[in-house]
Amino acid sequence: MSRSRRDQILAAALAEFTAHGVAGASIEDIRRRSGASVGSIYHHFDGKDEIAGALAVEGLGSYQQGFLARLADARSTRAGVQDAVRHHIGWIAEHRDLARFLLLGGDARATGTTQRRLRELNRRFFAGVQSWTAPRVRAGELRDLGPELLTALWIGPSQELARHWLAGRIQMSLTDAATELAGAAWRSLKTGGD
Amino acid sequence: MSRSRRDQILAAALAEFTAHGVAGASIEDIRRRSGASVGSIYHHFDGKDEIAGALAVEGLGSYQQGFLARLADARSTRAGVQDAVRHHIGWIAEHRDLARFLLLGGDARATGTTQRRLRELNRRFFAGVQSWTAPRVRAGELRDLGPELLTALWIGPSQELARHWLAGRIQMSLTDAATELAGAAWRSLKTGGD
Amino acid sequence: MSRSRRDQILAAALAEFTAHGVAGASIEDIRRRSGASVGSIYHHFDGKDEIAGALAVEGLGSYQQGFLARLADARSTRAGVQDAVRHHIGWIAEHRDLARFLLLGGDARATGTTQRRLRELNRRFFAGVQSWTAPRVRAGELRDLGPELLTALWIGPSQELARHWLAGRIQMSLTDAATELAGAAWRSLKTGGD
Amino acid sequence: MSRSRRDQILAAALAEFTAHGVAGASIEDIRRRSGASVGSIYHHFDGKDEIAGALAVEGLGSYQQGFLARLADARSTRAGVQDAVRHHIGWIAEHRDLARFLLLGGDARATGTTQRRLRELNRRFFAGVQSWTAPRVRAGELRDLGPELLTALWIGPSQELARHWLAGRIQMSLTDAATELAGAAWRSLKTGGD
DNA sequence: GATGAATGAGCATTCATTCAT
DNA sequence: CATGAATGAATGCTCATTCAT
Repeated sequence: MSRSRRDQILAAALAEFTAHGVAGASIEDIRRRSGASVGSIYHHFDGKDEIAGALAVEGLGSYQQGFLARLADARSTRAGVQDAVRHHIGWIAEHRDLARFLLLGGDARATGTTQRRLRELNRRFFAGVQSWTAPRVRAGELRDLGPELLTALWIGPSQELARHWLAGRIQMSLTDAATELAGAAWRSLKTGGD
Repeated sequence: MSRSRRDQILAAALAEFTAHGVAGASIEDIRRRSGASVGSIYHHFDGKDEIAGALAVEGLGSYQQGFLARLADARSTRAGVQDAVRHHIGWIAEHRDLARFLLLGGDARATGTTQRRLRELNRRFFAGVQSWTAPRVRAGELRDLGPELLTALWIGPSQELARHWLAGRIQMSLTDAATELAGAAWRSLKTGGD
Repeated sequence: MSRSRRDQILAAALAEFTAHGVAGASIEDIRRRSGASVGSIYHHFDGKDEIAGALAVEGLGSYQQGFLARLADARSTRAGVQDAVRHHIGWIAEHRDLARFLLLGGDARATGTTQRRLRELNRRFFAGVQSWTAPRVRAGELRDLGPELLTALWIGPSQELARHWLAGRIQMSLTDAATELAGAAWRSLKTGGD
Repeated sequence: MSRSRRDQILAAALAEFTAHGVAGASIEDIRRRSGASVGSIYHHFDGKDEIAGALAVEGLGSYQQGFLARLADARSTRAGVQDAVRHHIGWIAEHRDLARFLLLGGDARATGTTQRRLRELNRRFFAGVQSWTAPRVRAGELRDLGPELLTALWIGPSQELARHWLAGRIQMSLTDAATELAGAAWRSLKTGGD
């Protein structure tokens, strides 16, 4: 089945951004890989930054949606914390190029509309996370760390490992590490311990 | 005291890379800020990528040297783990621009000689870390996680927090978080717990 | 009638190459003379060398085609040898700039695709010449010299004279010399004599 | 024995000019190959064109001197014509790089002092040749062709063959062809025949 | 929706040349 | 005589973007 021109362009752009970075990829590269004409690309998108923006928004949204879904479905606080970690790892393993694009600086230089949309996505996401963690902090199940530290301890190790993995510096299977990372996250966030 | 032309160029390049990214900074920008001529820049470096490479090698070396020094000076395993985290946070807070350059994609696209030199630095660094952790793993003080997971749990949360901080998405003081991050790192790496 | 952009660029390039040599002519010169934009030049050609290559291929092809046509039309061996010389002189006098470009080092530094195309042209040309001379050598009309010496004796004097003429070192009319050169060629190639 | 700096520079320049053409060779290339410093090169020569000029003058002088010497030593008109051809071929085979430099466009773009010196060399050379041929034309030994045609017939075939040989387009030994070329030259220049 | 020729500002890089040491 | 850091104009080339068809 032939995808729409728009999707062909997005796929080609993702591949080029992955290979050479957003700044290093030219419209000409995307044109060649997608099979579309220059004019057609500009018909569908306002320019290179808009393409990068569309990929970032789409990717981030997909990731965050899954993250919140895991929290909503979790039977316990512990399960929520651990399932979110497993989602993080799983999503990255499943969307390698998109993850590489997002994690390795793809969204860093967003501007204009894209930046606004990313901010809005993040705002809602953190609000959603907060509304799940806050009552559990009050209930004494999770440590009272503030949102920044909490997410750093929760996701930081997975993020760090994934970054090395995406950069090709690690041979081990990401999913093999998921259990350990999930366990560590719970140990860092739960109350008690020393 | 007037630094050497070479250092003036490096300093100017770092500032420009920080402000616009490596790809977004032009030689003309570096020339203007450094006060050197185009020809002089090319006399000292083979091109923009080489300048970026010199900064990456120099920065990474400085960071790693401090990290290993903290381990060497530590009176106990716990102190070593926690001091290393404090070094991580401290180095980033002290070398904001260099850290931003390194953490936000500066070294991701290294090629050729630069890549080789970075790999060599990393090889030696991880060997140094291993020679400190391995006996402590055997002594039952540190969990047996393998080098990748170990560093991810050790440094991941600090790295994640620092990244947000460097990107300006966090208001809190990094150093305020250091104690908490150091404690969390110890809790993740030490044996025992549930 | 307005020629195509491509032809305008080729004509301008030939004029500039003639005046300053390929290395001495800048794209800016070609741009100014052709009326095209830099981008347009690079849209039609891969670079300055490709333009030079296109001129060389086109020029050489035109020359060789005429040469072979004279041989094909010749009523006798003698007429063929002499008409070919007259074509040589005539073509150079008629396409001064193109001849200057080809004879004074234009094709010497061809690379890549251009070189391949020139080689192919030469291969076919010499095959064509051979298929005309070989039977006449066997019939005892032409001396048995081998292809290299044969063409050197046939065309060498005309080529040498033309080179001086194109370089402006000779005042005499080229065409006035044609009869003498044609006669000399026949005397050098025919069998008999001492 | 270590040659003088000046000679080292000339030798390096000739090699670079041969490989990349005068325009394509940079002072930096010559510096690297010669082992001299930029400053030293400019101490000995006024610039790249002066180096090329020195090579051209030196090479042309050497060639012409030998040519005239052969004429002076010749026992007969026939021997003079043929020995000159043998000298032409021999000199080229012996000074490949210098010949390549001179024949393949090296002297074409000479300017200023160099051009004046080359003109002077050529003036004296042609006067010398004339003073040898003129009486022999008057004596009815050589055809009355005028100086341009005479040299074209005399040297043209050798020049043409040499050019192909220097460009690597011919496998045969140049010196093997010398006898045939010498014979052909005599047949073209001598009186009599049809 | 699609095409590709055309545009021209902008950029990295080269290079001959100078000059203080 | 030799050195090599410094200069800056010149150049080839890229690239995002427009627009007529």
